[in-house]
Amino acid sequence: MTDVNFKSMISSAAQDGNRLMKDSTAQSDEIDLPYDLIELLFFAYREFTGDPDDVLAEYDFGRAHHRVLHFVDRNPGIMVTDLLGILRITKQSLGRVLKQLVDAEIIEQREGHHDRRQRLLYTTERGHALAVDLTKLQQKRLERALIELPDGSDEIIRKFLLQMIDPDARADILKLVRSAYDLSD
Amino acid sequence: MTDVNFKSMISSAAQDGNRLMKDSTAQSDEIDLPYDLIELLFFAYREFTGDPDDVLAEYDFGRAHHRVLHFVDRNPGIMVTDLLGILRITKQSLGRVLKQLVDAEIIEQREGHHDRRQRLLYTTERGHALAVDLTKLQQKRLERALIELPDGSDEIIRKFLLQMIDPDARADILKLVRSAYDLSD
DNA sequence: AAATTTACGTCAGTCATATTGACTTAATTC
DNA sequence: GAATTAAGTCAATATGACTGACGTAAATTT
Repeated sequence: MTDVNFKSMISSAAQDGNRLMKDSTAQSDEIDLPYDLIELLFFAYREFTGDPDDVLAEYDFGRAHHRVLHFVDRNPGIMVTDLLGILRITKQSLGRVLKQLVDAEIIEQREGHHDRRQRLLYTTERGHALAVDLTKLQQKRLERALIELPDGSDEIIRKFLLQMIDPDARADILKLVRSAYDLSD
Repeated sequence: MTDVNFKSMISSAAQDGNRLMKDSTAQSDEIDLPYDLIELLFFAYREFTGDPDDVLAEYDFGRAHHRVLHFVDRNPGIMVTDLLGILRITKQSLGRVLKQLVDAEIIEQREGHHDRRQRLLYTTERGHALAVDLTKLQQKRLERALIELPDGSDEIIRKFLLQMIDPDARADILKLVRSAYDLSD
């Protein structure tokens, strides 16, 4: 399952660095780059999204379906336009994925009460159950990662993640996430 | 640049939740799900990878090119096989991207000293400069996120990310990341 | 020395997810 | 009544991934 397979990693990677250097100071500005954090983020995020992928494959769904399912389940009655804004994809990209989810009776479309142009999106009972299942998988991984850390670490991580987001997007994302925790500085 | 555009988010998302509930306890198991962390991870990671994407677009490169460039730059002399293992993609997927990077004189292939079957990978001077540029973009975002947090937060985040990775993959990834910090528990 | 394995590349075909730009329909708002 | 908005659709395209098979050269094993 966790096919790591770095094999001859160490032996192969000649750590001497054969790269040509024009002057001897060329290295000075790279010494403090946060390579470890960058790479850990890459690997951690890949594992994090990998759990749901295995379940989704049984439905012939991919990551795109997960994202749509997640945000519809979390925002019942969301407009197509707003979903596009959150996911930052085009109508066409969403269209195909959404159609498959509707066909599979995972997501349901209802006409807007006040505005009949709208097709408000809801998860069906099945869809909600699937969304919860996938979230629980991610919960397990998060809890396993947090359990070893000192108290309050989850707060630090929330603030870190929030501050990784561009300041002008934070307010919107906070509204969306509507955390039960205090993220205000 | 940061085209957020959640617009009528709140007004559209009727927070009442019209989903049908068979029994009144159906909600009880979902109450503690870490939706906030899950969504913050999604948005933070998207912003994190978004910075380099803008620069790479000027070269007609995508995220796949970035990943290859990054790990080659960090592991000069790496074998194709090992790179495949890290990225978890197929030879064919790597092939196209790698060819473009070699054609653009970003990456260089050299025959192995001891094993002439190998095509060891190195960044060129240009390639290394690009890799450093992209890393500095990510550094800026990371520093901006960390600066507001209490001392030692970076340690917590490193441990968190490491523990998000499956236990049996951690050793290999640690070797690869070869952090200057103490991640051992 | 011969057989096997490994490293790498390539061919052909496919799939998933995304893009752009134009256009239509229906409904709402100005 | 005109303009705008919400949603869907058409056609064409791009990127990044896949499978499975095959070939070649070099190294290793027997």
